Order: sequence, then C-alpha cells, then structure tokens
Amino acid sequence: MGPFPTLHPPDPSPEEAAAIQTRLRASLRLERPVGAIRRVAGCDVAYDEDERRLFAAVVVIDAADPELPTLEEASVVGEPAFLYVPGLFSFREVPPILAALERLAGDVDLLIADGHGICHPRGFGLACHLGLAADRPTIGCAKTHLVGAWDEPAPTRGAASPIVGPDGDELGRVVRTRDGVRPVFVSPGHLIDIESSADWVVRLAARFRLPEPIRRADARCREDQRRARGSR
DNA sequence: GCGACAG
DNA sequence: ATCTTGTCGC
Repeated sequence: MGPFPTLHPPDPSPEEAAAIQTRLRASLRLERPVGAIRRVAGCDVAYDEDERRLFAAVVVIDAADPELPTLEEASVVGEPAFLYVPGLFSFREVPPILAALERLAGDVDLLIADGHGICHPRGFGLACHLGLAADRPTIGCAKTHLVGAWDEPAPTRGAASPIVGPDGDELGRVVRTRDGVRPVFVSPGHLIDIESSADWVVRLAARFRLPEPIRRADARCREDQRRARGSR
C-alpha cells in the first residue's frame, strides 16, 4: 500500500516536533469504523544494541478467520533518524513502519501499533501519527503506562477500566487480555473510537497478552535482526 | 525540588 | 528498545 503523503517538514527539532503533534491532533477523527475490517496489520520495530540500526516489520492477519492466519508480511532495515524521547516516539518509529507498509502487496483495513494513541501528553501518540499518515483506522496498544489516571481492572480476561485525562475525559482503557496477566494500555490513534479499539484488542489477543498481529510483527523484527547479525 | 517518562 | 539468570508454572 502507499505511497503516503508527508505530514510535516523533515528533521524537526524536538520543539518543532512537539508543535507538529499539537497541530496534527486537530486532524484526528475518532469515530467507529464504518466498513468491514478483515485485513489487520500489526506493526513493530526492533533495534540493535547500539541503536545504530533498526528493523521494522508489519504482519497482516485475516481477522475474519477465527484462526487469525497470516496473509502477508513485509519489513525494512534502516537507521534511526530521531532520538528516543518519551512523547516524541512517533518521529522515531513512523518512518520505518510506513516504509514497511509500502512493501505490502495489498491494502489493510486496520493497523495496530506497539505504543499509545491519543493517550499521550499532547494527545498525539504513535498510533495517531501512523494512522494519519497511512489514512487507515489505527489502534495504539502499549505495554506500559504513559499518561492518565487509571484503576486496576478485574483480574479476568476482558475486564477493563478507563484511562482518564487531566480534564476528566476518557483517553483510552486499561485492558486485561488474559486471566491474571498485566493489562495493556489501549487508546485509539485515528479513524476509530475507544470502545472499538478495546474490543479489537481483546478479540485479537485470545492466546497471549498482546494482540496476535503485534506478536507476529515483533517476531518478524527479531528474525530479520538475527539474520543481519549472523551475516556479518 | 522530586518523580515520571510509550519503544 | 536491549542486556541478563534463575525461577515458577502449565
């Protein structure tokens, strides 16, 4: 799929990047998706120990099949063009993820990113940036908390509690995908709402803590990384 | 001033 | 993210 439009000038300074997030935030649409969702792509990025190289991968699964079979996958090797700064994470990972998406033969109906969506200091996390650039419904599913107040959900699969922002507004949900495991932090990125985002994450994480598409993308990143290591 | 801080 | 040992449990 792609190519994708440019959302902002290249190589912004940290201050400019924060301003870009604040500006782009107004373009987000957080409504329930209208069309059928079948091809769901998980996205992830891995780094070498010295962070001089990165490996981005996307894995597309068939959400219409209960077995969630892999339909297609693609990946790229590259170099980080932005430092890791909490809050500016998307400027580091969106470029390589888009590059991987461009290598897919087919289109996707939904993206799931390994990070937050609107549950972010300026309401514009990785899933927002990625979703806006790709113009596809995108969910943010993070393993740890970033911003917002929340209570521990019940210890059973499917339990969830709201993540509340400074103004008392709901930003996302803390979702328990499996009995007795740590919950994940879910928030919409673009073209999807909080409710649907939480539902999709539970549905796609039937066997493990993280949604299947993200797990497979993570596995693909590691495979590529392993190959690159072995051949040098 | 101090702690928190996606990957 | 990555590094890194053992340990508990299915």
